[in-house]
Amino acid sequence: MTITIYDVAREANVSMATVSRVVNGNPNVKPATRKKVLDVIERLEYRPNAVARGLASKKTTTVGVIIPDISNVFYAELARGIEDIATMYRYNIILSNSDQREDKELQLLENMFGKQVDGIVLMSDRVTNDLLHMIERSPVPIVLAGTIDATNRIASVNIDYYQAAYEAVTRLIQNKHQRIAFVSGSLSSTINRAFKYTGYEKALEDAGIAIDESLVIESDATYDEGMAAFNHLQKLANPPTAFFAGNDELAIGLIHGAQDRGVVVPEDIEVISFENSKLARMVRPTLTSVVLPLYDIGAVSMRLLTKYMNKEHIDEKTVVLPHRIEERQSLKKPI
Amino acid sequence: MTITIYDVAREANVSMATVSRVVNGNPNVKPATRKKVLDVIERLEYRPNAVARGLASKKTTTVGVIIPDISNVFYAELARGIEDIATMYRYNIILSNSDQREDKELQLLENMFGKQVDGIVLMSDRVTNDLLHMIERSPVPIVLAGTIDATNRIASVNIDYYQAAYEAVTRLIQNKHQRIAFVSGSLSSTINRAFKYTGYEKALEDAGIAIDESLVIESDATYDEGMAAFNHLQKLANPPTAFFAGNDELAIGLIHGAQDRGVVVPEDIEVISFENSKLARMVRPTLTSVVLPLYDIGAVSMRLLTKYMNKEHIDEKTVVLPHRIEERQSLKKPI
DNA sequence: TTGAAAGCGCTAACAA
DNA sequence: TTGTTAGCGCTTTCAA
Repeated sequence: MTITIYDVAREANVSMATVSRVVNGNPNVKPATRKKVLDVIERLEYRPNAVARGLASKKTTTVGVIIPDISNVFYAELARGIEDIATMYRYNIILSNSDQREDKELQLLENMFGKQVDGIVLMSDRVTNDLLHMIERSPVPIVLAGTIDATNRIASVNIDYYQAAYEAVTRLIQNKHQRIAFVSGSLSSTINRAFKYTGYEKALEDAGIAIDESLVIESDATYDEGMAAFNHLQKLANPPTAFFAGNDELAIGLIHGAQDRGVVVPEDIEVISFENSKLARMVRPTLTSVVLPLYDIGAVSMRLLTKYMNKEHIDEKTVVLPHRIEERQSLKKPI
Repeated sequence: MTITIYDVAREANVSMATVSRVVNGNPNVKPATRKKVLDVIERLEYRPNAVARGLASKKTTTVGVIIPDISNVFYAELARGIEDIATMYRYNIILSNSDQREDKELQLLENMFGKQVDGIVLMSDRVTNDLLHMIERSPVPIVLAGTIDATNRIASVNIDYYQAAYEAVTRLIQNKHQRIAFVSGSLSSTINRAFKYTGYEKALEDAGIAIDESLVIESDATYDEGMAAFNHLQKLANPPTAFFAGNDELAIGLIHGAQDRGVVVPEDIEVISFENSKLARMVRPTLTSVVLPLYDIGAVSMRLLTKYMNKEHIDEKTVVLPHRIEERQSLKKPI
């Protein structure tokens, strides 16, 4: 039924080895022979079977991608970066959602090992010991994208979240704020807890501002929780005048929460976000935000993975991409 | 190096066939034997090689997903629906972006055939003849998700876009509007041209309102183009008082375009969208919108595909999901 | 430059 | 209930 390399060999009066050579671009084939084989391939509409090839060569030209949730713009942007570079290097991608659950991450890894992927890009809020252990025992290279491994043992691509948070909060302090809230996503996320929160604290400390734990809100990082956080903070005896939001949705929730109560941004309160998705321009006022280069993190992760898969020399297994702050309207110009 | 079914067989003193049986849950194995094998599998950390299995069984338990752009929330939501059901049926997904380019769609299909996927879910704005031809010659079942095949020959999952558009525009007419603009995405998209636009026209016609082509704007369906469309339409001698937007981004662009010019929604103009992504609630005013059940379209497509792959009986190869209008603030209550 | 042949790790008759 | 054996379609030595 299906055309195999044998059929082509027979029709072209050559051995299957020769057909294999022309299919794989091996130069050791006489041009005339090559042409003859190519003609038969076209006539028979022969299509190499990647599964058989994978079994024989032990390479599937497929990489696994484990992502918390592809329907989340944040990760979708990362995934696109990964996919583009994968395509460029002729890899296909097996994409699976983990929903941030460690048990699923573990099971997904196991599943991908079984599928004989050539490498894996993993995104996770928290690299647990079990996960770390499994990654270290992986039969194929694994790169962490936008994901922190506190032990620094696994290859990864990130920005300096700590420094970025520090700068964001400092920018708020520059505008003379003393009461600065941090409305964060889950603090069980390493990036949020160990970097953004720490950067926030350090910036306040360096400015001689006392930390007030009541100004730190942990949330699900959604729009609704942003609104709820604003309402909650507004009821404080001494409410904040500036907000450092963990992501764009939270920031927009904060702004709409304020607007619904007649509080004007940036006149009455100021907001800085941490993401800069395309949502940042789709609110009024537009969001000043730390620029998280998600696409690039994905792309660079995949590029790094190709180096591991090709056993190329790796300069740095932990790459830190640059970040910056995009000034828009939710923050007044520096005074 | 790697543990194979042979190693397990040897260690357990059984034949590889028996190991294969226990791995595949074949009931024809004596419990004692099964246990013995299972123990060895655990001790050796044996992991079945899916590639070898795929070659021998001609089933890879992976399905291909061709999507225009995973970083677009619209498609990401669809993809999530597909992935969830795929996981439920123990399939993995190979995800590729086509960027709506026919040449890439064709090439991606070819690539997936080569990878021996068991089935494919395809999303595309426009099913060209070449694409249709390739789908019909596919060695594996293909289901279209949120994608129209005008010939109705290919299995697909959609809503009734024509009817939905008709209802949306009728809703605008109900609020006494006579000058109704349609700000659409690309009209080379079958859904936009043959259904939404047609529904728009029919609604106007049924209400005795003359079609004014200057009120129909074709765009890239982005936020910026929504704003640009508003500005353009506002300059007309007789500008529209109501807008039917092709998607949420366009609707938000329209609203912000209006607000930037001091035009108030819904007092001065009214807007209805067609998507109802989570963005719909993240604007002020919130968007009244036709609800496009993207997740469900993805999920149902994948479910339908499993039926084809299992050669189950198919009731309807063309499924049409229900839709409705979610009333929010960008439209006044019916008069 | 080409061919022969031995796997790759597994499934699936078929036989026992 | 278990084992034997022939592939699945290809890559990759090794020889010629």
